[in-house]
Amino acid sequence: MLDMKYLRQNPAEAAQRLADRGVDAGQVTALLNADEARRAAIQEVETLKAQRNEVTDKIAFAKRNKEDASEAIAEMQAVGARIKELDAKQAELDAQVADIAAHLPNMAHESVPVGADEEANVEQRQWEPADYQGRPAAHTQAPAWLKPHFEIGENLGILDFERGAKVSGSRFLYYVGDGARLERAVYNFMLDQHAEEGYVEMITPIVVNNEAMYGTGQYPKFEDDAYRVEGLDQTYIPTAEVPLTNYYREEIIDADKLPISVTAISPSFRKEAGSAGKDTRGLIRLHQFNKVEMVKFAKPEQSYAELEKMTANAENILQKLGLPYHVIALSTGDMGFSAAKTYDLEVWLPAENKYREISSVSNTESFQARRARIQYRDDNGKLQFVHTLNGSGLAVGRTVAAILENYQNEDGSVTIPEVLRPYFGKAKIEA
RNA sequence: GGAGCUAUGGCAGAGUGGUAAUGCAGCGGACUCGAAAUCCGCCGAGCCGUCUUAGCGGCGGUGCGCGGGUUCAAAUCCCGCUGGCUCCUCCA
Repeated sequence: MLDMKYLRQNPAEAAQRLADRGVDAGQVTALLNADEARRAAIQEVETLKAQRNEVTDKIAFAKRNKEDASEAIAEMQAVGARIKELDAKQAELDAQVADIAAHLPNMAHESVPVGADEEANVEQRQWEPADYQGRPAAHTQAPAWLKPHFEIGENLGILDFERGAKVSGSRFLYYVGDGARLERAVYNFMLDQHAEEGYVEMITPIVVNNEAMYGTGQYPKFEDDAYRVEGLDQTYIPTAEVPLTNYYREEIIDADKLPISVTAISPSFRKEAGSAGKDTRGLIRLHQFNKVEMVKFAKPEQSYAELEKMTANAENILQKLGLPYHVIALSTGDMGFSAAKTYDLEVWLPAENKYREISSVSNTESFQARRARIQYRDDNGKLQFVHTLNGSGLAVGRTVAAILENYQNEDGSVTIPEVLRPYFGKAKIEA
């Protein structure tokens, strides 16, 4: 949710900043017009209400003195009826303003590259492990024996997509044996890392109510991609960002506790509406996948430093796993709905010979906090909206895919990265 | 699934139709070497609108879990819903 006062006072600037996010200027005009009509209606009805309050006081006074007040009462009956009409009209205008506003995305931070799509994204840095441990190096011509992760997984009997499709549908799978163990090793490693970095681990509900989905910005605009529970005011989460961020919904957080960092592993459910035909094989695009999520609540003056820290926390996982990656700053046109600034981490998948997104780290500033009403008291005791941040740390399935591809050997076996061995129990997966 | 109770500020808590008490906490002061205790004072309700501003503030509206209704007037009466607690039933 954007700050209505800012929009009113800086309509041209706001329209430009939203145009950078792909919003048609007509929407801003429509919002401001609706807002003006709403305020006019408020003034009209409030004048009448003030009059009613005044007369009502007189009636109360007259009754106490046993005087006759029937004339004033009759007059107020008519005023009351008129107030009821105007209240209804105002409620309609309120809903109109709220509806338009709820569909407007956040505005980008000034440091975000302006552009229409991913072409305008800007690479920040690349990282590769110094020691390849005999693995195929990133950016080099892949040897002929190199296989995509889903073939490796099927050959080793650790990923079963066919039975996933049989039992659930396309884009579902079973992890079997060492595959299941590897998935579990990866997210346990991630959670332990984040715990060391000061994140408080949580196990959250994975079904949330619609108010929560609205709070983080998934609703009302992106309902089509969500798994709703039939007949109930509930949805299977598309990311643990939703329950983690909504933890403090409608609360005032003690300022001394900020910044607060939390993390959780959870399954994430996405219908992937509009992705038909894309990434149909493997672990890249599923209807259900595990993800370790990081969320922070910060004061406005802290939030961009925390964004850099959170990005470093996600990078740390990839570095410890020895997976090549790069960091890109998303352009205004490529960022998600709620974000003011986003860094994507993309991991190197040698079989595809390209980088694929494995983490997205965003500062939403006060956009989500305004929707979810998460506040703190500043030094003057005034209520302020916190800034909320979220980032994957990391998508677990995609990490498993990256490990299988980057650590595969010519004989079809896969070496387990050193840091995972305490969790996995052995050094290699073999047929 | 059934029954009863319940929801008021950061917290506790009064208020059964006519201006939402009070206490704790918080802030300032006195006392003290300092602190605690005590005493005095202040502040303390979110949201919307508007004026003045640009440090604040004034005025109006609304606001007592949420949504409706009755009434000149609702925290208070009526209806519906949600959350919490207790009991019954069931259950990993």
